Amino acid sequence: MDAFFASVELLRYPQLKGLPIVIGGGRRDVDEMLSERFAGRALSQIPPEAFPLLKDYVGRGVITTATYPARQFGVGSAMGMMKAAKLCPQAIVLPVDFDEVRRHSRTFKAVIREIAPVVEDRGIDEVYIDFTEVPGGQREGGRVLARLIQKSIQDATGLTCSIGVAPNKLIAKMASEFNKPNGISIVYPEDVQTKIWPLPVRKINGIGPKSEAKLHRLHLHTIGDIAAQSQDWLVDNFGQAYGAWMHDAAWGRDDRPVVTESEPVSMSRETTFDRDLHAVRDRAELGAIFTDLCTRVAEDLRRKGYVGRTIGIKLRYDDFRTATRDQTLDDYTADPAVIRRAAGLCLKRVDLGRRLRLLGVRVGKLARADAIPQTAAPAAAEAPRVAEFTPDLFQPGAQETG
DNA sequence: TCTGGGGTCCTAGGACCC
DNA sequence: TCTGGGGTCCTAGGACCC
Repeated sequence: MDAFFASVELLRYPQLKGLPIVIGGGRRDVDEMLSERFAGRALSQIPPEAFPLLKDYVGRGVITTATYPARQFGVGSAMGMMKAAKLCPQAIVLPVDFDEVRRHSRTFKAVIREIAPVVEDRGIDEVYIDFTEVPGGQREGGRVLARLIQKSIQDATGLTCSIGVAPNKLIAKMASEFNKPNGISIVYPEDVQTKIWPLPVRKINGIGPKSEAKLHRLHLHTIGDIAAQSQDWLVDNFGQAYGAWMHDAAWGRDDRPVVTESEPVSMSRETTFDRDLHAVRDRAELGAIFTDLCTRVAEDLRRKGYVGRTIGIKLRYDDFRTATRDQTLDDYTADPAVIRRAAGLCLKRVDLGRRLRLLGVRVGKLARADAIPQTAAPAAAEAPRVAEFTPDLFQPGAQETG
């Protein structure tokens, strides 16, 4: 989907079309603020000047999505808001409306599945589609089917998407970016040398900032540069698995199937604080946040029907270093009190002397709740008893080691 | 005024077992 | 002057993706 989160906002505020907008960070309710100020007026009638601007933003958020006009200023996904504000102070900032985004996500995926049932979920705004068995899926190299999908999504949601059609997922993903927004691009196997090799290495899905930097140190800048190396040389420099994969990727080889079903591996909740907190000085505040994270991850598990056996914590220090600790229990659980207790023990194994900027709680080794025989069956209707938790951690001595 | 939140997968060492 | 060879599970960290 093209600039998905921002495009969803433009459905509600069409008067902002063509303006630089960034989505992210926000904690305040813009709709509420605006409808108070403009009581009785439709949201689409509120003048653009009334919207909050990036230059007035305060906080630690990053940009989730920027509209194409905002991208002209060098603003993009994952950039800190404060940095973006320097590049484009006049951009409008809107918080993410997750409910609305999820609703449109479900809609566009359902539209696709009606047309081509073999679909792999790749997050909220992206899918892989297998055209192989779809009647007419090969016409004009897939362009006819791609156009049908595009139009059907547009009719159902008012949103545009970009589609890449290729012999495999790796190339299709790259192709999908050739004609953004609202584009279709077909890449045939014989196009790899002309269309793929000139691209920077970072365009390969699986080569991130670290590998890019290492490739640059080795004087490799384009995908063609990688393809020109022997597999042995790549294995020597990047390891057996990654080096061999990189060689295949550079030659456009990828035999991964489109996977239509998958089970979650873990569920987690984490939060970055408005200001860095200290385990001792801010212990009550941290304790409350910690309990809340445990409660929310437990709610997520129950709502989705899962239990887990590995309980873990994550924290990020003021210097941005990250530490994780986890512990595997004998029994599966989705009980907030059990999670809180195990996570509390994990917390005692980590250095709490430094200021923290983030705290997270994770439950892994998941299984479907209905597939696990419940030994000490907790009543199905039992509500999380939050009151029973005491913020007993984050106190002096909690950071003892050894 | 740096740098979100939710995930997956991989690696590597140690424990433990046969 | 020797000290196996696999396999699985657990844990911590890191790369990467949307």
